[in-house]
Amino acid sequence: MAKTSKISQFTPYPVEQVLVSIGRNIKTARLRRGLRLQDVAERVGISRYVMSDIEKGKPTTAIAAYIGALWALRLTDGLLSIADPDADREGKAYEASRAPTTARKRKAVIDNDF
Amino acid sequence: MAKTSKISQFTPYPVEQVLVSIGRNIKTARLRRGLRLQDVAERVGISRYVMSDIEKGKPTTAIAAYIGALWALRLTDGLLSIADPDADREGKAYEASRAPTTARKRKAVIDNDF
DNA sequence: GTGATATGTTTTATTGAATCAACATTAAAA
DNA sequence: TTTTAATGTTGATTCAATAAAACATATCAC
Repeated sequence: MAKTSKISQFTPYPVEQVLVSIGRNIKTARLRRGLRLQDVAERVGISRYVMSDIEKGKPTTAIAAYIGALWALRLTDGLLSIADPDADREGKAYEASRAPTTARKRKAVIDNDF
Repeated sequence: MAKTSKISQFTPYPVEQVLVSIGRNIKTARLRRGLRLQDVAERVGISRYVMSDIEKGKPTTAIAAYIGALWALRLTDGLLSIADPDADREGKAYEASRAPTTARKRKAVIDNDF
């Protein structure tokens, strides 16, 4: 990154939890398959150091490295359902009849518990 | 990032697909909630530009920004089950009786369709 | 226990990711 | 249609993420 985004300095705890969980699971999957850090790293197109960062849940690592690691281990099932609009009950509740492509004004209408 | 990792230049198509899907879903969720890019960005601790990148599925953006966006929209359900070892049938199949913490040698035993 | 290999750590150099400002464009609201 | 706020775009700046080498440590295979 650079120009220091806040999130890289203070990762919210729930976010950190998710990252650590993903990293731990990736490591488990790698070891089960008897693969070295370098084996997976080469497949993904990153260095073994970044692969190690991923398994620790480093917040500032590029998302493509994470997804790539999951892809290399054939663990991408379920990724396409992340934030699936069909399953977003809260979002559906807010939704008006139309679906605007910009959020103008409606901000004032809905928001502010946020 | 920098020092140009391969994955940032040639994102495998399945990985790209996942990222675009996640980004699209995040945008849908944001608009449904009537929030501006800046509203979510502030909550996450990033700029509106990075938030826009996320909605486009930019591969090199920090994963914490993505997870943070999901968190800000209360869409983190299911994230903890990513790469869940209990659901990793392929991994279980490879698994020996013990669970080593390093991948020494076993590489030669298992691998090479990889 | 011994030897060999995987992984961790440190350091250095590099470059592109993130920010911000300013302006252009787009699209929703009235 | 008009207004005006949301989003897109561009360019400059900054500094952290990456790669790579070398060495230390951990841990598996035997």
